[in-house]
Amino acid sequence: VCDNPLVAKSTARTKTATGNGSAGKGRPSKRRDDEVLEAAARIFYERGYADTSVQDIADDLGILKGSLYHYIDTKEDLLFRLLDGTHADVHQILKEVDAEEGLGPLEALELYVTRQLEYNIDHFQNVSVYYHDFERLGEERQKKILARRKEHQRWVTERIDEAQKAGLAQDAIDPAIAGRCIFATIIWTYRWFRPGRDRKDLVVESCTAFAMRGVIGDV
Amino acid sequence: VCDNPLVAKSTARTKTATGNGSAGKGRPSKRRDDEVLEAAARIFYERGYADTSVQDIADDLGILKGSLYHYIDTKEDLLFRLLDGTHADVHQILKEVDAEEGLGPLEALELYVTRQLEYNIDHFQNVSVYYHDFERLGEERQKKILARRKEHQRWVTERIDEAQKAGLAQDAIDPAIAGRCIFATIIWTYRWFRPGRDRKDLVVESCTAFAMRGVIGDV
Amino acid sequence: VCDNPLVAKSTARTKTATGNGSAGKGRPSKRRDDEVLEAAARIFYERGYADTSVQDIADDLGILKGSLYHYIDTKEDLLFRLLDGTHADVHQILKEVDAEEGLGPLEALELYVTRQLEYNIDHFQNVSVYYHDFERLGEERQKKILARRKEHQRWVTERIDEAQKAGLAQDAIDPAIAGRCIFATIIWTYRWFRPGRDRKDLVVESCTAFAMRGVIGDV
Amino acid sequence: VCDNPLVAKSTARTKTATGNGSAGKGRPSKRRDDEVLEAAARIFYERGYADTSVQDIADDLGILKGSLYHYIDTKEDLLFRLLDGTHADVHQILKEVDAEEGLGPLEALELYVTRQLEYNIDHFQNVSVYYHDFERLGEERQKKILARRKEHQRWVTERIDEAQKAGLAQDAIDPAIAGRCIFATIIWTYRWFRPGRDRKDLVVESCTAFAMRGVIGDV
DNA sequence: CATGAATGAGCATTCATTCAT
DNA sequence: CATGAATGAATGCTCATTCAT
Repeated sequence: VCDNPLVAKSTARTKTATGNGSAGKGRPSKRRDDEVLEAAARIFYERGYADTSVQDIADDLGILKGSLYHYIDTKEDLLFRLLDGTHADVHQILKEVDAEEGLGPLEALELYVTRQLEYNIDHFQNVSVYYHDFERLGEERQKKILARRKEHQRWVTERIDEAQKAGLAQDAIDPAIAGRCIFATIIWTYRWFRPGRDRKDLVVESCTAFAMRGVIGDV
Repeated sequence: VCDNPLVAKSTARTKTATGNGSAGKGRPSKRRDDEVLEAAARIFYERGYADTSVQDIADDLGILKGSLYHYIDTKEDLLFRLLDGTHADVHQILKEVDAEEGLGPLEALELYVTRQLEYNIDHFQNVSVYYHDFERLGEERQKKILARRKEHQRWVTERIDEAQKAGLAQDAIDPAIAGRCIFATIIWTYRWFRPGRDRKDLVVESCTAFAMRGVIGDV
Repeated sequence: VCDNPLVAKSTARTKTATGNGSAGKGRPSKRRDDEVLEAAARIFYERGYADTSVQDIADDLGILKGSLYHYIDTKEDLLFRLLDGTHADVHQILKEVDAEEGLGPLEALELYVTRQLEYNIDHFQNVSVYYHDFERLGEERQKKILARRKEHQRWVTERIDEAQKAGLAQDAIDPAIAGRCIFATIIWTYRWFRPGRDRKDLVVESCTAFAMRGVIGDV
Repeated sequence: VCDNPLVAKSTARTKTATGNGSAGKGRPSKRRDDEVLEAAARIFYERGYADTSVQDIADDLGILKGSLYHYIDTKEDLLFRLLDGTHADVHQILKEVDAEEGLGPLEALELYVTRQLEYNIDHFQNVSVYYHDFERLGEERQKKILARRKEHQRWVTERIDEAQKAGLAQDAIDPAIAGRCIFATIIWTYRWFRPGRDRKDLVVESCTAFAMRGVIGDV
């Protein structure tokens, strides 16, 4: 259904999401900084945020607990950078699909679903942390991310609504509920997809088809 | 589509599913014991298992932390009883649907989906804890539950397979993947359903339809 | 000059200065609670607040660091209870002197100075902590105490002013500055008085005389 | 009473009072070295020695923590240089007053008090650190300073004693105690004098008068 | 049954100090 | 001279769990 690699590049982020405000701490090289983030992602995925100690991460990096604080401000900070990065990626996909011209509502939706599935599967560890430990963030930071989450919900709902009004999709289902089901199909992959056992292209295609059928119905 | 109240009764569990291991502790009255479990469910849902202290639960019950240990052995024990109870309920649904006679594969599947959706929506707090904090259980206990989880996967996959072979469902999709998508649709409700905002019957019906369409396709 | 033991009793305080709000912590017996406060006072005096670890206090009490948290909420909390208690005592003296009837401004002032000197000498450890570590309190708590500190300044200044206007004291000195010098004379004792080496009654009498002469001058 | 600017010059010190112990460290330019000391004085005054981190001082200087160690050996070292410098100044005053010829005991005392008051007011930040954080020095260094402190006590006590024996001061008060009260009057200014609110010359004159009256009495 | 004092291990975080580059 | 990464020990605090009364 879809092969153009819009998403592939979007992995380049993590930017300066930190804010980097603190004086006299001379942010370390991006290289090492990313290694830290990577290690955290892996370990948070394996043990969960709450059950991961700063020690665990330091151990994994082969440095002392105290040394880790050269790269992070707090443990929560690390989580935020992770989730914020993941969210930025996911948001990027929405932007790119939305910018694509000449697509009908169903085509746009299908492209969106495909891309998100690909991303989720490629980064299921990050996605897992995203959905498991989002609540461990402080309120402020949760809101910051939640705001952007709603954009996705709105965008998908609108595409379904358009399609229904254009007679392209059966209209017995509430577009908002259909949207929720689509997200379910996309997101849930992080709980069951296992590289090696499951083939990515097959899963992406099958899940996209499942979701689209659920929306379109027998028009 | 479905009105028979098979599920309603199944809330009565929590029994002695635990095995009630501890020697000579003179289990307290079932009444109070259930109150403890209920409080734990609510607070685990709100704060997450790892971020909930035994103190929090004791506070909620209006007793002292030390006193709580009359009702529980360990904190993990509490979690297990909770998850085990939830799982027993869910399993009960599978049993009941499977026992229903005279149903074709798609009819059985639809009944199953509907029942599970109803249960999930009625007990979304328990379900939430189930999916968030399952990993906090010790390995032994995880396996105990996981085994039964696979039964569900198998049963659903088999129904889809049957339907495909009988020409009742389009067969372009791998039954196992379709099964995953169905579970996604069912389970994910715990992340978005909010009583008050969403109407249960509408959601159950819509999600069931979404899932079934995804399986059946345009045969 | 002054012998009535108004002050002696005022050591009974520490009341419920804590607020004692937290649920389910069942404040421990006043007995032990006071022992904790006493130990803290002694050690804060010896090492200073910042250089005293919670461990130090626990060691002194013969319990574990963690156990100490049965009696305190935070380390700062302990400091506050100490300072607040000391302040309450000192304030009590002002109240009592102020309530004394039939005293001229100089008599009242002299009584006040004497009482404060007695208190400072009897509790020079607490007073020392009060003046050394006051700034370690959070802003809120500092203000709470500072407000009452000004009352003393005002009261003393007013007595001097009255005396000057009545021709009982030379009026070349600004009452506010004279007040500061009186406080200096009173408070500084905590830095040099050592029981054993110095005799309390002699010191109280001498310092009172010194301060009063400084105010009255050669009228 | 006193106008000769004996003290004014004495601010130039900090010399190599330290002994400059460290081997082969090639002391940096006096300029920069003094800036470091100044910054430390200010920050120690604001936050207290214990609550000031080496980082804080480095930040203030606009260099990195590690770089600061080009100018200091240890944090305590910095404190010592500060206190030692202040103490050298104060000692200088004693020397100068003592060298003044043709002064009676009371005149000498009055000159001393005036000078000390002027110094304390001009350098109340240093004085504040001196009295707050002296105890943070190691034992050796404390003794080194304490020895010279006693010289002041002795000198003042002797002047009072002389005056009493010469009938210039009432002799009901123990000269040692009177001396303590004089120090109280001088030193305490660092706790209340605020430039802007208080006028230096007025304060110096008033406090000197207060102290002298306390000693002389109504002879 | 309930209390509340105590345990002991663990955790996030800070910080003075060192040193290779 | 300056950097910045790393050290290692300490600190305040939390918490599941136990147990004598």
